[in-house]
Amino acid sequence: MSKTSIIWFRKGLRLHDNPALLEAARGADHLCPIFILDPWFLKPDKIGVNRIQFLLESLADLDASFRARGSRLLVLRGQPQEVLPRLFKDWGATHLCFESDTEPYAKTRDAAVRQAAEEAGVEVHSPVSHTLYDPELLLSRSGGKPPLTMQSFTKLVTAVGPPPEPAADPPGKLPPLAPKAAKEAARDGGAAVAVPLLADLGYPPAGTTPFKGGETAALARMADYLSDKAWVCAFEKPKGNPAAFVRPATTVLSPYLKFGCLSPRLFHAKLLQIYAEVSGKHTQPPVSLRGQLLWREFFTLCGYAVPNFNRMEGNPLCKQIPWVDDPERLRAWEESQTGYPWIDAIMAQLRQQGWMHHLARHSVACFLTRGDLWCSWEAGQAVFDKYLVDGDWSVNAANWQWLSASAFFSQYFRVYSPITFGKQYDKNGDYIRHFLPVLKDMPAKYIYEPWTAPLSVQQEAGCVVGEHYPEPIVEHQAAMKENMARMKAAYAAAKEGGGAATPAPPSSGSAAAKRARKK
DNA sequence: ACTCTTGTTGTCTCT
DNA sequence: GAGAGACAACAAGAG
Repeated sequence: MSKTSIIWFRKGLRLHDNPALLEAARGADHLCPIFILDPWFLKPDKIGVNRIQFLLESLADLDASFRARGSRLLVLRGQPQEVLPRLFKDWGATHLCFESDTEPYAKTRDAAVRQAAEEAGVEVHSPVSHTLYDPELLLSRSGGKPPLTMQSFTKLVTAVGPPPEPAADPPGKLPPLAPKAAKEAARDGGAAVAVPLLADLGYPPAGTTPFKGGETAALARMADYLSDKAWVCAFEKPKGNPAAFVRPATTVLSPYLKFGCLSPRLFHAKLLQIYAEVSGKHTQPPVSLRGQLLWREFFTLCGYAVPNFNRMEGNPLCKQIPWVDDPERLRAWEESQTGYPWIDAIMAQLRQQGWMHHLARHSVACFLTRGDLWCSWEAGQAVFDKYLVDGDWSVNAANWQWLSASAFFSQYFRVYSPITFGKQYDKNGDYIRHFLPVLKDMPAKYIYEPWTAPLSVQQEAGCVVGEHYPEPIVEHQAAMKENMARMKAAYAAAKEGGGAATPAPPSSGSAAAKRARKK
């Protein structure tokens, strides 16, 4: 009996540590590597050009790797639930392999695809390789409820034991496409299944991020950062400099992990190797480099186990807080028009590069929500999701809840100052000068608070507040004080109500969701 | 049931 | 310039 496999890429855009690919290729006569451009993910108003560019670069790199092995990647369009059943039939597929994905949209999509495969007599394999651990395993080992602190999460993974070793590399030669697939690929000179251009998808011709997508870039970047073993062992996330932009203070491997250009298990194994090699001490989770992988793991587990994790309502973990919908404030924040240079520079870096340091994200997230503007964290989450090249559904939702003191973190009286926080790291304001050129000639003394500069100084710097750059959108001290009182009231109301949240509507029927809902 | 400790990453003032 | 305490005071998890 002949075996014709489809290896369906979604995340996991790599050849290394790819158990789904290995399973698809094993003993196969034909192997059809595909990626389906799902209109769900291609909305220019919701998902920015930088992340799509990163995706297309990753697909091009993947295609090149397949071509080097006598195959190629076919990029198709449409809803996977509709495209795949056609392929089962047209290509005579016997096997479908794809990496497991625990996000809600993916779960629904994959369940439908799985059912269609079953009806078509196609065997499905869906191994875990996006995370170190299988979230379902972690959840069952923690009694059906996810841990709510990093400490208890770390304890959990320690008890579970080391994650699986990375899978073997694929063979240097892979099975050819199924004949019908090859024929489809050759049609119109191959244009129909080639990696498209941004413009083909309704995007501008090019993005502005300096980060290049793909497995090749991912492995090179990892090698670069891991080559400094002393740096790896001394890594302490909270001590990083959020204003560093020539060489960021962290690895910027997050976009590669998001798309699966880099295997977390490979990265993890390399870290353990370095820790073992280097005599002497190395930092520990949560602050260590390994700890950063565990954060991702922790938040992915929460996203898997907690219903409505990306929303306030119906999210049993999330404190219910009466945020005010204020489109003007939100727009000012998104477009670097708050009048606070530190905040506006960070948001400019976000729009330009699709990445900023973790602490910079803290600053702007706190500012938008409980710190200054009192806008909903969900609105901030959507803006981050639009611009970040590393935008990850679970991690984004978790961090916004953290920073808005809606879940995980509750010391709402600790508020980041939009003036002094950045100053600690960058007294001269080089970061602001770089990302907000309008302020490039403002003296260091005033660059974090340009409205305090004498008019003559503003004129000299070519930046008059109210003319070339906005007045502060709120007075920080007053806004903070008012918001703290609101937080106090919201917390008290939550206690009064006998819990942190309203009951969850039955939106998910999965066993995991049911378990998580149980109090 | 209860207390106590701790929590990746605050700010301001005073010494 | 580093360190300590005030600010006003949360909640999960350990014991």
